[in-house]
Amino acid sequence: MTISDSQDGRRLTARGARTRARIVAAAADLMYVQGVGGTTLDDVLAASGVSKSQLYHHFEGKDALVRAVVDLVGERVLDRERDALGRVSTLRGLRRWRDALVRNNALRHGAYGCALGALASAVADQDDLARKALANLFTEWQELLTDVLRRLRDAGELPPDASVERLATGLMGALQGGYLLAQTAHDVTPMATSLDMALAYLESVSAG
Amino acid sequence: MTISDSQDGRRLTARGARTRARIVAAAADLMYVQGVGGTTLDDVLAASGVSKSQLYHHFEGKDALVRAVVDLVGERVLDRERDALGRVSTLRGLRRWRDALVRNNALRHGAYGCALGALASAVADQDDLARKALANLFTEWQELLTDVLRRLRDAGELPPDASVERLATGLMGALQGGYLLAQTAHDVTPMATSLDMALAYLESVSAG
DNA sequence: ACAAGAGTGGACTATAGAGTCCAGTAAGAT
DNA sequence: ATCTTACTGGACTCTATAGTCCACTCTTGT
Repeated sequence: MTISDSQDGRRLTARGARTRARIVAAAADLMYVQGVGGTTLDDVLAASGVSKSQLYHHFEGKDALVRAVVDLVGERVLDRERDALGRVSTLRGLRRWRDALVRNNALRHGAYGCALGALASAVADQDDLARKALANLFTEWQELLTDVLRRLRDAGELPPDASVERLATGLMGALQGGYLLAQTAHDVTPMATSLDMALAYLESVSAG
Repeated sequence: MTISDSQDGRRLTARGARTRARIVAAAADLMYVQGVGGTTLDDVLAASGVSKSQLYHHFEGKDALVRAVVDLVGERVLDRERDALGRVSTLRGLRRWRDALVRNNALRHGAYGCALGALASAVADQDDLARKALANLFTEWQELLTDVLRRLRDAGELPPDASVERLATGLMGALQGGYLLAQTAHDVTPMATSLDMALAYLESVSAG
């Protein structure tokens, strides 16, 4: 049985797929800590224990690798968020979601920020393909929030005329802005405060 | 407190100061569009019409130049914001501030994001000195917002027990997150929506 | 006026890092 | 069984870019 490569028409063996995955995973981890520009291909090779020809066998160049990293990180984040948000249908559940994100970010004192947000800021204006992929990932993430808010609305925790899409955008904005401020301050507080204000607004809408 | 080398004991003639300023201004403009990593020293030399020895006469290296860029961009943004926020004392004034930022960002369809936020994301985890400078700049910016909110509170547009510092953090978070989402989507809408939600919260606090 | 040091020009070096090549091995198709 | 192609290893090239050097010219203080 052959696994077809999603990129081009080439075949992809199980071994090849494993190598490719190791490369992307190593690149993603390095780029989260060192940044995209601060991570060299040699860094990636050393971390993944793979040779140069293997990297160039699987990717056209650094840009293609970065795009694969965007895909992987997007998948990781969305998996995590689907898990965290998939069954949330109360304001209390949303507050627990906030707590988990804040607690997790506090482990690093805010450093490195949001895996997706950092990538977005690094590549948005340099690689249009990657930018579009990231825009889609943000949209998907936001839709998870929209779904939660819709459930809140259906349960009467939000008024029937609440614009769940706009509220989800506001929530995502507060989250991303909070990540950035925390990353700059090396202190998770502004992220917590920023999210709290967004959640407080939901409460005020719910009460009104 | 500045992180530039303008006060390292060496004298600085008027001519030298002009050259130095030209270098930093060119670097700031290039880095806003191409990113920090995507801008080479040769780019900066070409854009400023200056020779390599001049650059190295005024800066120890690229890191020092980036720190000077942080200072300059910070000054520009804070000057603009002092001007925009200095006399605002009503919610309506704050909404006009929002309109101006959104209108300005719409000119580029969100591209490049916030000059300060983009620098922060690029530099925060690579250069601790620059990170601290950026953290201070964000704090100053936020204080301008705190002052506005304090005036709103004094005028009765916010309740006496409103936590103006926390509200300012939320406002700044919404702004920065909005910038990032707009930059990724190449569409100013999420920035407008994000800010609108923060302002709507202020209104709800004011009404409550 | 003139010494000292700030400022300038641009050729030069060093090297990190992207990207190439080719010889060889594993693995799926028939 | 063997043919084809995916896959691997690592030495190699090439170039972009950071950083050096030195000879020269302004500016300023005394």
